[in-house]
Amino acid sequence: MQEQYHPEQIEAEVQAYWQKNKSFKVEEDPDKEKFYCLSMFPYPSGRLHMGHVRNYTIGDVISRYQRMLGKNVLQPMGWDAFGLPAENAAMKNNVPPAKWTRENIDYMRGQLQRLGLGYDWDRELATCDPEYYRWEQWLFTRLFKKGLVYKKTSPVNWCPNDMTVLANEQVVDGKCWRCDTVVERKDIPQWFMKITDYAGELLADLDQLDGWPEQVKTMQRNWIGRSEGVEVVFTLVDTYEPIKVFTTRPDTLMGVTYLALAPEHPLAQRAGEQYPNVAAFIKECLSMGTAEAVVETMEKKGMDTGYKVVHPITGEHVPVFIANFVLMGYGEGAVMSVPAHDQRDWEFAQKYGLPIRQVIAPKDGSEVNLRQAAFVEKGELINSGAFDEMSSQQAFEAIAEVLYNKKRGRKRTTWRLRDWGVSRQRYWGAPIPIINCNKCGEVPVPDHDLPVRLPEDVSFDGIGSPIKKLPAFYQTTCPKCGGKAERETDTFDTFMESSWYFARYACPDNDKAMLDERANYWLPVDQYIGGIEHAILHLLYSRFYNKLMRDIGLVNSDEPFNNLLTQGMVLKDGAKMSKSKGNTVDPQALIEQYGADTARLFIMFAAPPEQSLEWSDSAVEGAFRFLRRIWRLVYDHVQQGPAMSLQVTGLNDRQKMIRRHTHSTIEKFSDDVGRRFTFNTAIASVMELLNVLSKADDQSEQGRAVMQEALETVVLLLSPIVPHICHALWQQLRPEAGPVMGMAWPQVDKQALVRDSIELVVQVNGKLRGRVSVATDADRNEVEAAAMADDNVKRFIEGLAIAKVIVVPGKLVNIVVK
RNA sequence: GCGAAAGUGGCGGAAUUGGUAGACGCGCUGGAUUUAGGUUCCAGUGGGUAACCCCGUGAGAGUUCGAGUCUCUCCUUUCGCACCA
Repeated sequence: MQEQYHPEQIEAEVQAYWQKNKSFKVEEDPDKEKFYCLSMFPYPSGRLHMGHVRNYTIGDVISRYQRMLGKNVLQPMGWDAFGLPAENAAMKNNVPPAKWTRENIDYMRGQLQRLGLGYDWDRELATCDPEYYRWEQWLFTRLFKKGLVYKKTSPVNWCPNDMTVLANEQVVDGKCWRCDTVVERKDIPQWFMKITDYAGELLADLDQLDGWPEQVKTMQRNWIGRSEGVEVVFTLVDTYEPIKVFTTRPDTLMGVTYLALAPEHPLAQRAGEQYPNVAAFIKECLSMGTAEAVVETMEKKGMDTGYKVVHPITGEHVPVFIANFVLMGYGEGAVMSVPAHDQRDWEFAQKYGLPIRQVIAPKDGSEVNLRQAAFVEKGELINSGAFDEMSSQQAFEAIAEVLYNKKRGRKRTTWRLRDWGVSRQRYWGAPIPIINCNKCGEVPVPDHDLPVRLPEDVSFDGIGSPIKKLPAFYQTTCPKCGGKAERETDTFDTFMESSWYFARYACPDNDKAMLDERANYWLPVDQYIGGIEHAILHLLYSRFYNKLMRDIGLVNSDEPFNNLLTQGMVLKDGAKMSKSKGNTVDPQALIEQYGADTARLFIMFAAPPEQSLEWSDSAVEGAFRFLRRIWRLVYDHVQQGPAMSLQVTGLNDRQKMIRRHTHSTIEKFSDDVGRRFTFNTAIASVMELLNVLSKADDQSEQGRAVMQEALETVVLLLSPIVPHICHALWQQLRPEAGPVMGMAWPQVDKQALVRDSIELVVQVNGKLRGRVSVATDADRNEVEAAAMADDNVKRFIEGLAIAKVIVVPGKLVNIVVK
């Protein structure tokens, strides 16, 4: 054994060993309990960043731990390979997106291997491979036939100068990121998936996801946003044309003083045709991106259309405004406004001098000051004619009933969730497998013509998608009538690929079907790990896709991910590491300097996985120092020759103490890694054990046997986290036993944990005043007596009446005095 | 704007079920070894105080024998908001 720890040498040898033996290749084995551990696959941006290192180390630690528990562990890896950055890189470097992407994949694969991550590389997939995306095209044509996809117009960010569609990311302060032109909202026809058909199930099934963080489930619930309300029909004065609105507060209907329309609403458009100032206002409203965060934070503006509508109950005429914050995609694109009881309506009314009419009063009879703010809580109705004195709840029902009887409304459940727009006007994505025929309309590409391959050898000038200018791609014949027809040239949203990759890993080699029986062996994923930023979109779309695949008979499970671990960001100087901020730390440099084990250890020790992690160069140094200490301790031990076998009955107190530490560390470490995922505290417990072992200095036969057991334990426990050094150390400690990754997880010897006495804390009135040692089996009276007998405690209770004594077994005694 | 979280020494963090605040690591201080520097080892390290003790978990209130942990109000920061992935 070498005296010094040389990570670069050890890591190269161990990784070569894993590769040669295909140590992480797995197959279905019905006799073994399976464990599918999945980390979110990366976008191949060029190089790994620290967020990847963190994500994949967590996944690898869990996988290796589960393998040592005897499970049949699948841990795959692949590439989320379509997306916008490849197009940007193509323009910048004049290289086709396909070439750029594949070169990145090759480089990053090497980086992952250098980190010692135990993937079954035989299952690797890249979403830009036609053999992958053909199945998503296939599924789309099935859903087309089932009526779960449809086309409608929907707004995009449009740069009128570049004549191109922009992603939200490419809109900066309402302007195009390249040419600074003010961005417009423009309606174009796009494909949608009917995720709203599954809204109810997506909501209800969250309740069965016990292994998901509560916070993520809450965010999804709010995103889906089921709400019970009433659809109310107002009618235009004179023409009686219906204008529908949806409200969750029908109890405030009698307080409506105006209606607000989205700028795209047909009635708004009509007003625009009549009045130039309205037209100008609509144009102003549309000079803005589509991002909701922008729409909701900008200054609220409105414009009177001149139209009036009839209130469905009072018959009163109320004005109709256009408002820049009302979204056409929501509900009916029109809302009824009750300034007295909705804060946004209140502010709008203040600004435009609209009446504020109170119709709800607090139940406790207190006064409401509507000059300061709206009263938004529920209460009791006033100024509401026949509904006066009803509670908000009673009025909800009563008003809904009156509206229903007058055919002016009905109760309705609405969802905040909108259908999923999957069309992108971009090149680097999976082609949408639809053919447009003048005679037959939209025709799905037949199975035998799949995949619709994306031409990869294209020149990319950045002005629109190359395939939109490539007749060889879009000119085709109609599968139905055989006449001339054109292919859809839009591509899929990249969320389409990332919504089912977890299933394809089970059978990536199947060229006859999307999935096969192997998917049902491995699914659902037992542990999914990825960034918290994916808490809503990616995870919701994947849940949706799983249900689509289930309903088409491809998988059995209702949900794709049984347990979810959402990992926090990696920060430096308090900010997210990013190129634009210039605060990145390159994992490659870290690995080259200290080795993969140090990188892994640091990142697992620095913070619990769900929290954000602050980068620290000196803490990396500390992690490296710790590994060197272990190496040194094992070296010193091994140099003395083989240890004798352990005789647990004849140990002295000091040897017993060390064994107790060893086994309590096994207990804590297993719980921290297996249940809590607090790898930082698990590592800390081994550091504590190592501190004890460093001071041991017992060269007796049994002393060395106790040390042998302790060092074996340290190596076994740490092996999922720092697998290379542990592989090497295990060879030294137990040369005959075979590689450490094949060992069983260490077991706690409960006998080793037993102790004769324990220390209790004594408080007087909740303040720490002393510590006493009592027998482990001491009863309450003995504990109380020992506490009272403590000298310092006596000082604080002397001459005072003891009101009561609280004894928390094994922990503390609190003496309450007056 | 809406939704979800987080706030503890000089720093990263620990305290798992309401029960010893600061485990473990970094940094710092002193010492030993070696010495060119580093490495390694030992001791100390929340603030105040000579000590006994007192104070202390973003701010303020509350519940409790006991609150970092529970409740309320407020402040700050982070994530998401449907075309970044």
